[in-house]
Amino acid sequence: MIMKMSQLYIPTLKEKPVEAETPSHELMLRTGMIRRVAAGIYSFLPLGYKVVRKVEKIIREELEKAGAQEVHLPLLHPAELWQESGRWAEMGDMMIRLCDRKKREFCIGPTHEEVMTDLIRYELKSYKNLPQNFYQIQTKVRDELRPRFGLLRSREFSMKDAYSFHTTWESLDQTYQDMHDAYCEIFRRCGLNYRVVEADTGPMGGTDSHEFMVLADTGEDSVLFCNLCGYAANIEKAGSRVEFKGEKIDNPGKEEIYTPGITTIEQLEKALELPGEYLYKTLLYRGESGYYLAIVRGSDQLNENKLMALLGDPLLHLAEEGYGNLPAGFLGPQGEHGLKIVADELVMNMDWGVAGANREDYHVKGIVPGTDFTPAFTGNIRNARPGEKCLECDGKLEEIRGIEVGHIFKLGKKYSEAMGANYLDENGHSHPMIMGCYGIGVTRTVAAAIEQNHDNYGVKWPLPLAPYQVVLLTLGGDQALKEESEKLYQGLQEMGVEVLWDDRPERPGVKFNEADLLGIPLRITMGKKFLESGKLEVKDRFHDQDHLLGQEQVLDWIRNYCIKEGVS
RNA sequence: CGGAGCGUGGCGCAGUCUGGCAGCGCGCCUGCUUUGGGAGCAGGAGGUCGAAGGUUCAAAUCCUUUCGCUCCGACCA
Repeated sequence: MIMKMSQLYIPTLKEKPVEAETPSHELMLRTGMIRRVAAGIYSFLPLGYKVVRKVEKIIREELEKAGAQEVHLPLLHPAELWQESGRWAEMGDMMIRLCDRKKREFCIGPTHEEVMTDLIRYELKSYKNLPQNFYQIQTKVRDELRPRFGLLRSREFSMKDAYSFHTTWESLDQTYQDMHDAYCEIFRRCGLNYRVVEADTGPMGGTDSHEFMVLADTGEDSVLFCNLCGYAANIEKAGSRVEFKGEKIDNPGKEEIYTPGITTIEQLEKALELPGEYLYKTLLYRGESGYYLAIVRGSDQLNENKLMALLGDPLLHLAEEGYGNLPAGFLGPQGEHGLKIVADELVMNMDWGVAGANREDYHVKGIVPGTDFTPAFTGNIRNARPGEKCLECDGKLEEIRGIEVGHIFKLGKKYSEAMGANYLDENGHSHPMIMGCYGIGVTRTVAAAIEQNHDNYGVKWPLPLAPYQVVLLTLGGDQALKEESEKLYQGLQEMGVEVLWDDRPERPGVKFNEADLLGIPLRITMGKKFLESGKLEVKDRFHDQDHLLGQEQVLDWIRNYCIKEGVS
């Protein structure tokens, strides 16, 4: 294998590309790992692809250990499969659709539940063949609303997805736990600082779900975790206990107030000098099952995922078109509007509050929950916030940022029922299979690793993911140096170490800076000082430590280092 | 989808208001010098100025259309 820099194509950039917003995006472009082809679509160059393969290798090893079998499903899916599961409509614009020459409709797979379920429903018919767990590493295409941050949110990306099929919930629980453990081992072996959190199942459907978050300040996800008991959940899912701390305000009685042009909670708080806890935030939603008025306290944020889960309606969205004569910006739960009301549980604890009067430019004071309106549904439909109390213990919730690199779900029978994936039990009776699904964003993991491990000079690869373990810098054109470098280069290769030899006739400054930028964990320098002293400088870029070693020690030292860092 | 902005050599940008030889820095090629933290000098290659149409003696620049890209928002009514 070529590992001489003079022959490799590693086009580094001195300047920061304008498009780069986050460290991983900037550094992947600058180190010549990736290049942008279109919005949210990237090519991998040799250096970048080496890292991708490292992640894939770790994933394959751990999943095979956990008993999963590798398959490869198609990129292009016929529309019928998605119509069968109902997701042809649910997916909306997220899915890229196209027609073949016969005008038959297809989509490019954003995920593979349908195709996987389709595959096994014809093949797996007996309880004797279950459970089974299949995985693949595949390119997914999702037409993101706004691709950004390079590989952290791209439209085309590599994902490992796995699907398991069971006869019992206990069997699913077992595989779910095995996958959970395999994921922990995968991210540990990648050298990443991660956390497992409870998660919302979102549009995938199902019951239990956990996300694997790589911790990084630039992460797009917020995690709430308890400082006492270790409870951790995505903010989309997290529950909390809330104690009312504000001043009690007496109910002023029912009274209409003139509030011209005041359509936001923020404006209303100012105009009335009332805290958000005394305001009703009333939102009009439309879904498959009709229109709803969703109510949360003015101080809270509605969580659409929780709302959809509560109503069992996955297609809910804000009804911007309005409803009847109800004036947007002045909605309230009270009165005869004929809409079903969904109230957050904290709303029901309010003594009274101000709501829109359901007529332009007016609000009403003194609206009492349970008296002036009766919700058809109540539940937790608000976002929990840091500082609130843990549901499990007396601890307080704190917020950290994370990047979602893995997600596991207990799907249940959603797809098997919709698509008729049934098996026959001991008595010859037919039942839908119980399913689980398990994803890891491969390319996102690469980006997340950089997001978590970098400094002002460049990337700092954890050894297991590093494209090369060692970079050897030969400074100057001295013949003896070249020969010694060649010997060391050969020696390292024979030992199985991936060594990048910077044998280019570049100036030392260029080599040092590029070595720092590329972030290879160990840097060996062979220059003037070596000729004078016979000692080699080994810099540990990851831990930022320098070592001066005798020529004969180097190979052993590196072997031990690799073992210590989990690479053999 | 709403708002804002940007498309000029591989990358970063100036030039556009006020029409008149297409420029600068980095990178790239050649030569000489230099060689322990992104070198110096000299010479050179590389552009249908996003695309189409129009105005004009003359368009990167003005007008029209269109495509692409980036940022903010798109659930707090």
